[in-house]
Amino acid sequence: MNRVLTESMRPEVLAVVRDGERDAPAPRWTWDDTNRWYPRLLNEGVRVERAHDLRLAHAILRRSPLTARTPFASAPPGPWDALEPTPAGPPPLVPGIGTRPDGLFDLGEVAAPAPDLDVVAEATAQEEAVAASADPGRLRFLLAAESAGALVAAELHHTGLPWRADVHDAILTERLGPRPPLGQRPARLEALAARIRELVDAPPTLNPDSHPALLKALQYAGVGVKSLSKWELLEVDHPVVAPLLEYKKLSRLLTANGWNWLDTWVRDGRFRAEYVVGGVVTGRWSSVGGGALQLPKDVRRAVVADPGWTFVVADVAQLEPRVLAAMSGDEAMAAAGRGGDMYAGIVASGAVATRDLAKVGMLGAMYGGTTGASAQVMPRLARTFPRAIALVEEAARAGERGEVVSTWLGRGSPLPGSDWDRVQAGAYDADDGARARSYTRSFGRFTRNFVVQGTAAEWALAWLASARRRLWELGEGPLEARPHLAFFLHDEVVVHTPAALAGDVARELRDAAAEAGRLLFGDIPVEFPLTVATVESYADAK
DNA sequence: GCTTTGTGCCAC
DNA sequence: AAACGTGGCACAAAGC
Repeated sequence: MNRVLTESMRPEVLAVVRDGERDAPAPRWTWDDTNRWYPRLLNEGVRVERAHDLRLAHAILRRSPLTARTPFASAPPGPWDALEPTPAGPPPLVPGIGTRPDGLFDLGEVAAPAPDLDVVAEATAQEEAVAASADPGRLRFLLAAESAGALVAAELHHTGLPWRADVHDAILTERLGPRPPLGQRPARLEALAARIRELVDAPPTLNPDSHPALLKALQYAGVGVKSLSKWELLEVDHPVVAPLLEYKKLSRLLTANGWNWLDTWVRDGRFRAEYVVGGVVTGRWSSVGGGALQLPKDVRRAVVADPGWTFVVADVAQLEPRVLAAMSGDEAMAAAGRGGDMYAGIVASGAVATRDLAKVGMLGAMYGGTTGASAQVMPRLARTFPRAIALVEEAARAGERGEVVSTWLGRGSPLPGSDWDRVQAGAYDADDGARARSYTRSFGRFTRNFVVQGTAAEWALAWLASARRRLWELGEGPLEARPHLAFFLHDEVVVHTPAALAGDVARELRDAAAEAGRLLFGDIPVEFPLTVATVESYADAK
């Protein structure tokens, strides 16, 4: 059922895969890196059902506690450990120049071959490592989910997120003024800069983007702040605060998602994000270029469905606490989650008085909060939800001992950095001792969060994989003609679909969420309810 | 001159 | 002036 694609098969890969996908069940294509094969297949209209990404699987198997006692894990580093992720597409065109930074993609190929990789041997070694592991079932599931994620990421890049450049430009013009010539501030920003200088009695040469200069000017004017951060400015009463905060807000919009961003990242009505599957240590995705995972709420108005199409936007309500309830088998917390709003359920359980307290308390439990309201309600949460709180506390203690922790499916946390031993060993005097303790606690907060964030990422992979399969079945023809995933954000998806199918899409996304919960945790009473909205623009989803 | 670091803010 | 986890990105300043 596994079919390995080697470099020598590259010339006929289109025909091979197209043909193989007619089998039932379809083969699981095993390749060195999804992005070295799949983008080209997608461009030719070939979609694959299943894959095994050797690079991603290798990274997991090398570090999983489940494989710790296998030769695979103890082998010295080899070429598979040195692999970098391959981008799904070419780098963006440089605006105004129209050429690419280098010639890597000139031949229409996806990436240069990596000749020293023996994919057949690696596939065999990985299968042996899984078979010899402490829990082959979990690892097989994790590797399949990770690889399905790689397929989704390549497809997301292929289809792209619908993006109306004209709407985006209108947003920018409305808030900043018309697009200025290169090197000039937009009118609205320039006016705010002048107003700021006036209010702090600064010369026209003061650049509000220069932190030291601006901070000094503020201090001369008697604005007692030690930094320029928003939270601190909000605490002082001075006429310059309002225009300064407005300047910062608009400046952020201009530099992060202004006309330059639009020129660089939007082509032919689509924003094509470059996702990095497993790019975060916890297993979350990261992205590179375009800030795909930080699209500000106020530019989402430019994300508009094609004519006759619509978006179905779905996100999981309180994913991480639900995952914690499931993995710890905490019945009381599971009960608090029934009915849709887990934080309301926590209030109903009597543990805390308000929804806000429930929220900051749970976030503090998962992040390691030690101050304020979140720390105050911890004892009550621990009494009401003993198993859930015990799980994160144990993960924190393990981290403080410098140990590895694991997600539900077996993704291992990294060991502390090389400075761990140095810091611990150097703890001679009081200062060094305090530094060592601070470092230790910090690593405990990391492992505490790792188990929850990482397992939530596994749930999300399972959800994506199921949704991908279900959406495909809803339509006909090539991927972009069917309902398809258009955007993914940790616990949220945007599906682009013919409007008539929106109801079917919503149902399938809910069913996929239930399926993900069952596949990960079995028949336990933890629900994963979705908030679903059918909208013409992404901005209207929430 | 180029690269690295610090700051601050966006997302979850 | 951070607290309390994971990231990316842009700009200015500092470092080489």
